[in-house]
Amino acid sequence: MTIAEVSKKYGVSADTLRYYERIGLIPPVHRTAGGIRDYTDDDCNWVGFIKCMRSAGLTIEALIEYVTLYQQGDETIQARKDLLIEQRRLLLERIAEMQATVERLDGKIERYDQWNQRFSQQLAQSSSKNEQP
Amino acid sequence: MTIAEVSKKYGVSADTLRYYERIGLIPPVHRTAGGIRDYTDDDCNWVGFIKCMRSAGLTIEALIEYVTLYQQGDETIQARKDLLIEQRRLLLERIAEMQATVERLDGKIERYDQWNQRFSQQLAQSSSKNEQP
DNA sequence: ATACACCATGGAGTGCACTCCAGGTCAAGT
DNA sequence: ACTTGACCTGGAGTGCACTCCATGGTGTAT
Repeated sequence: MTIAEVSKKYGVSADTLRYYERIGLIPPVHRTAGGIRDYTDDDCNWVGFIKCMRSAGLTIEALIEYVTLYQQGDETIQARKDLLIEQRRLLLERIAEMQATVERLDGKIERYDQWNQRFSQQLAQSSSKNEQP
Repeated sequence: MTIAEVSKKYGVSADTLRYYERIGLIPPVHRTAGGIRDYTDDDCNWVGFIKCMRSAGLTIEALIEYVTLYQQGDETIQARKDLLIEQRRLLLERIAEMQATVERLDGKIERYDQWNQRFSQQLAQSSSKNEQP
């Protein structure tokens, strides 16, 4: 597959694909004799994997380390697994934090609801200032 | 409260607090006669709220709009509520995406486990290449 | 009253993660 | 062989979200 095809398939610009390869966020891509990138299925899977992990918020740093370990061969399998486990833990931590934020928003939204109720009851009577942040 | 105290309390640098105020991410903070910031409880609550929302990933853009609406008074209550509901929805969407990524990581980690099992069974026999991304 | 730590502002600087560009190479169609 | 469009590289440029800095004002303790 050409870089344009991979770009389209994964919704990642060709520039970004080259950039990812340059910084080691994906392993070197297979090339034609002329030096043009010719993504194999494995290369594509790396792109998909990295895209998924990046959009979930894994740091570039951690992913580069994973790729680096991968390229060092079978001796690093335990290290790679440990890395993934740690990143999974961080991800769950962030999910929990975001869940807490959802609940905070729920509380705020509910207070707006209550205000609306009071407002419709008091329509055309006195007006009370709404002071919630 | 002085800016230094607020900075310490919320773990946000004084520069960032001033920056947030400047771009309208928090409403203007109360000042002393001499022009020095003197955060009220309300000002502090804004800082806490914005910090929480930012670290959950809400965009600065959306939060500025929320603050802008807030400053326009009671007429914007419905709009503010709608904004929060929409942001809540986006947050849940991202949580779901991250949850899917956790599951993808689980699958990968499990495959590393299986490889380790095979490896310890085959110890000192043949070596098989590990090809998972 | 003066020293000195803290605070103010406007503007410049930083690091990240791309994104764009110039100048040149490659390859598919005619 | 030639045109044309996609691709190559190295390097410069961009936008965001801060972060730092120079210069000058504030306010409290001695």
